[in-house]
Order: sequence, then structure tokens, then C-alpha cells
Amino acid sequence: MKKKSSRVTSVDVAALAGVSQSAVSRAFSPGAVIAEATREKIFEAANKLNYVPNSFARGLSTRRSNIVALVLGNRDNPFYMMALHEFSRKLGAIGRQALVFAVEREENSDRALMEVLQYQVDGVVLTSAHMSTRMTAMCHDRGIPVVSFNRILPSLETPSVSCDNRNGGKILGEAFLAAGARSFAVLAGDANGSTSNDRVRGFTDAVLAAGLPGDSIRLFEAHSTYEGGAAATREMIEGGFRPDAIFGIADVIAMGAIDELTYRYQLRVPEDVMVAGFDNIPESGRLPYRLTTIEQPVAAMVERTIAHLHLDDPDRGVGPAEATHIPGRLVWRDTIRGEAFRPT
Amino acid sequence: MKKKSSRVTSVDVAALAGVSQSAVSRAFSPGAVIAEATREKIFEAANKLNYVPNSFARGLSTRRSNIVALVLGNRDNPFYMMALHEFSRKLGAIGRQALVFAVEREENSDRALMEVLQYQVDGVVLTSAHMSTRMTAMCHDRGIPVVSFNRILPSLETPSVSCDNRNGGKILGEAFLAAGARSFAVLAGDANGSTSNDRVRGFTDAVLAAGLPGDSIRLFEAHSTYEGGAAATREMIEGGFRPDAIFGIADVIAMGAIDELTYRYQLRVPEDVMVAGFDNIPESGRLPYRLTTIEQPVAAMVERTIAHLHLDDPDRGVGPAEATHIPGRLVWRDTIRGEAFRPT
DNA sequence: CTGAAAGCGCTTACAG
DNA sequence: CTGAAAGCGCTTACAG
Repeated sequence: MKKKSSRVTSVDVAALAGVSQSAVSRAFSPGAVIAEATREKIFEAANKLNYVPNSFARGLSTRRSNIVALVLGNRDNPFYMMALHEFSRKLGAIGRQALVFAVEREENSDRALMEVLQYQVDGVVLTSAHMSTRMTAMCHDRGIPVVSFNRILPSLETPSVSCDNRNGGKILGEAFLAAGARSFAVLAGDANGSTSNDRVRGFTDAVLAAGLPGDSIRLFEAHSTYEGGAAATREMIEGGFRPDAIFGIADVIAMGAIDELTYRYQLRVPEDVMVAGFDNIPESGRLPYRLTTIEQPVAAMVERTIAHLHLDDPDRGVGPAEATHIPGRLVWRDTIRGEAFRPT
Repeated sequence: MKKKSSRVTSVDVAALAGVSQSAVSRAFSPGAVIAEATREKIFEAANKLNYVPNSFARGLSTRRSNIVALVLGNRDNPFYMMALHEFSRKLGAIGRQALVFAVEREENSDRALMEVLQYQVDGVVLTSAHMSTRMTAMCHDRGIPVVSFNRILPSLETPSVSCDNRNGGKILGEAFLAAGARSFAVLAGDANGSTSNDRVRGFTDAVLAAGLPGDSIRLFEAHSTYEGGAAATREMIEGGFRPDAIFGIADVIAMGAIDELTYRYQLRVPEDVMVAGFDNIPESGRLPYRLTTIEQPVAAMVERTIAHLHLDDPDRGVGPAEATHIPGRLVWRDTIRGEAFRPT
């Protein structure tokens, strides 16, 4: 016995309700004109038959899938889990779904994108994933908007929305300075990622603006992971460098640093070394860390990202490659000495 | 100017390659018979035109979407992030995609499932989410396999795959006993969730089997979150109960407990209180925790779950509601005193 | 091995 | 407000 079971279509519903198939279609199309009485009759029949419209047929006609592709990298940073959930929630609220493509860390995500295109997604958001220019072109050709989330890819002609990373870095630098720090370690993320670079640059700006020499800052690679932060800290300390303050460009990095400092080297934070992070993931507020950090305005960022997708105006096409920066907020906790710093 | 751009179809490719549209379709269908030379000619043309098959049209014909729905709850437990990534990877490897539905914590996931059905998904996996029996019936009617991951829903006639939670709890109980503990707090998760209940039961089994009275175990609600674990610990200590050992039925719970114990009450782990968790999320191996726990065999669990979906044998339909339990592994770290316990 | 043609289940002008 | 009909872009028997 095959699965000829079910497969209720609009034709079945129409028959039961005593109307045309078109009427059924209209009853299930939000904007369509239809008499209230007819609609009710149809819903009743549909309910009785457990009818659910077939998205494939709909998508084939409308060329809209109501699916937004989310290309996710770096699973190790909880920030992206926060973002995923926020996207999923906000998209769901407007009747869209998130198709998640998890790509490996530095993998070029083109293969995933090929799949994406097959599904005629209404838009794609790139979080921490690369994408070839050819792929971008293909999306553009098809009128599929692509927007980069928390990352600016200058080679790609796509809009992007991120936190104001540069200013965030600057605030942290100033906070350290105000607390008396004069030598610094910066534990950076992906050197090709604008996110990391901008945070580092803002931080450097602040230090240089204070008249300190460039070599008062030492840079270490930490790959935006906890492990990376821990390893960079070991490298730093074993290398004989013990700065006044450490800036982990992501909270996970800072957490890795704090743990090494505390447990491996018996250094106290912030008494011996001050630390700051960036993101304000939930973990950073926990008792072992109490990390001072910049909060990324995830909700606002996701909202702007979705807005850039022009989901309800498909013909709008692809927007200009503008970069949106939303200010972050300094969350003052216990890893920088002294009174809470007030950004100007 | 509308987006009449692109929209390359198999007809265009056929024209350029000088073959029929059917031939193009065959070239892109893995199993189909087609001459090698023809296929090459077609691929060349397709490439030139940036052709990508339209999944909607394909899905409409084949009734297969190559999409598997993943209903995710409890975003707060990193374990589910691990599972998500593992699903995404494994599914991708066999040419399927994961459509993620994030449902709120205790929300009944029926609304999400309705969407799922529209997309004619090839299967749905439920992680920590409820689902009404009516919904299950609808899936079954359509021949869509549903399997519960890390959770058994007895009211639902679906297969499930989880860790051997009961035995895991038992091992931990025995390990505590071997280390000399005689009074226990169990910080439980969702009281309706089989996962939590099974772990608690196994733990209780061990304690009772050792001849200890039932009231040597006290139960607290911790909702499978870090915050829940922290709050339960406060409730416990403020209530004047200071057990020899605490079993958090998820690592995140145990982490919340350890932090409160350490930072709020200046209690040492494991000297003053022993702690154990369950899951072995990456965080539990970090320096502040070094948590002894049971490792969930995520890879194997995901593999079995996918196997239950019968993705390459659609007509197979829904399998029996059997429960698969895969043994977990004791990961011995530093939160239980003494030598590593050897489960029998 | 290949082509012509029916069919998958919707949406949406077009008439009425 | 409603129905008949064309069309969305594939897959897949069916002939050849």
C-alpha cells in the first residue's frame, strides 16, 4: 500500500465546500477578495479534511518561497546562536521561515549558496561567512537580496548591518585608559573579518589619541573562540608579556583569557590584569566572569537586516551596498577597575 | 523594470545545448539514464547560463523537498546548538537541508508544525518540543516521519532516540556513592520531560540500591538552564540544606550550581560539595568547572535519528514508536572526589 | 539513449 | 464576488 493516503488538495476542499478551486485558493491568500461567508465555508471544509496548502505549488506560481536563508559560521560563538534565535523569531512573526546553512569555519560558503538558490529563497543573510563575488552576482541576477550581518565584505556589493564596532573598541580603550592602563594586549579574531578589525582599530585609535606609543599595544590571534582566547593568553604570558589590560574582541575570547589568567597563572582580574570583551553574550554576566563589555544590539541589528531584505516588496530588488552601524552600549561589570566609565 | 532578468529554466538550457528539455532534467537527476556526452554538453550550457534547477517545480513533481524540519526549543542549553550543527552537517552531506523552527520554551509547537507541513518536508525531528497528537496524526497521514530527539513523548506514536539517560544517572549516583556521599540534591529539568525524569530515576535507583533512605535525595526544579541551576542552588542553601553531592541533570544546571556555590557561598567543589552534570557540552570542560559528567553521544544520536527518517525510502512511511537508547560515557574530571569511578 | 506530453497543485489575470 | 483556464518549471512513464 503506497502513500496515496491524504494528499488533500484545494480541489478536494472545493468539492466538499461546493465552490471552485480558485475560491479555495483565494480563501488561503491573505490579500485576496472573497466573501466572508464563502471563506468560512471553505475553512470548515479544509479543516475537516486537514488541508494544508502546498508551498511548492504556491512557490512555483508566485516565485516567492517565504524562506530566508541564514548562512551560519562559527558555531563556537554563542553570539550567533542569539542571532539565529532572533532571526527565527522575527521571521516567524512575519510568516517567514529560516533555512539554516551551517558552514564550516573558514569554508567558502558557495556550495551552500548553490542550494539556497535552488530553493528560490526570498533573501539570504550572511553571518560570518564568505561568499564569492560570482555567487553574489547570481543572487543579484535573480533579484535575491543578500545582506551581511555583523560583517562587512567590501568585495561584495551587499548592504551590511553591524554594531558600531569601531566606536565600541574606542570606548573600551578609553575605559582602560581612565582606569590607568598603559600597556595592552588585543586578542583579535579573524584577521580578514571587518568586525575584528574595526574593533581593534577603534581601540587603537583611543590608545594613540591618549599619546601612548604604538608599541604599547600587542596583537594576538584568537580566532573568535574561547580556545583561541585561552591559547593567545598562554602565548602572551609564556612570551613574557603581562599587560595592564587585555581586550578580547569577542566575549568568548575574553572568557578564555580570564580563565587562563585566573586558573593557570593565578593572576587576579581586574587587580593584576584588566579585561574587556565585546558582544555581551549571557555567559559574560556570570559569576566567574562579570565581564565588562560592549553589548551588541542584536534585536535592532536583526530588525535592520530583515528590513534590508525588502521581503514585502520583492520587485524592489537589491539595495545599495551601504553599511549600517548601530551603536553598542557599554555594560560595566567587574573586569575594569574603578568607577564606571562614562563614554562621551 | 521588473525582475524578468535571469529566471533561466531548463528550456533555455535545452535550447542552448540543442537537446530536449527532458534531457536537461535527466542531466540533473542523479539516478537518470543519459549519455555521458549529452550530460556534458548540457552541463556546459547550464554553466554558461548560470542555471540552477528550481526546487519548487521539482518538489511539486516528486513530492520530495529534501528538507528536514528541525523543531528547536530551549535555546539556553548549548547542547541543542551542538545537535543543530551536527544535524545540519550530516543532512548537508546527504543532500538535505535543515529548516529550523525555533519555538519558545514551553510553547506548543503546533503552529510551527503547520508551516512545516506546507513545505512538504521529508521528515521532522523534534528536540525538546511538544507536539499535539493531532499534529502527529497529520504528519503520519502524509507519510512524513516524525522522530523525537533526546526526548520521549509517550503520548506520541513516534520513534525516539536519546542517550541512555537512566543508566547515565545511575552511573553518576554510583560515582557519588563511591566517593562517600550520603546526602544528595538533584537539580531537575522539565518535570514533564522524559530526559530529566529518566536521569533522575537512574540516579535514585543507584542511591536506593545502596540501601540509603529515600529522603537522602532532595529534588529541586532547575528548568535545564544555567539560571535555573543557580536559582535552585540558592533555594537549597538558603533553605538550610547542604548536601554532600549535587546532580544537575544538565551541564548548564551544574554550571549554575558550581558558580553559586563557589562565588556566593564560598563553598569549594569538590571538597565541600561534589557536583556532576550531564551532556558534556564544551563549556563544562573549562577551567572554572572541570565538570564530571556523562557525555551524550551526539554524533551517534543524530545519525540514528536521521536513519529513522528513512530519507531515501519515502514509501517506507512511519516506523514503529520504538525508543532507541545509546549509552553515554562517563567523563571524569574534577568535581567528584577521589579516583576515577569505573562503571561496571 | 532520447523526445513529446501529461501532470504535480497552486495563483492570477480575464470574463462575467 | 466567483469560475474557467493558462501557466509556473520541473519529473517521469510512454514510445521510439
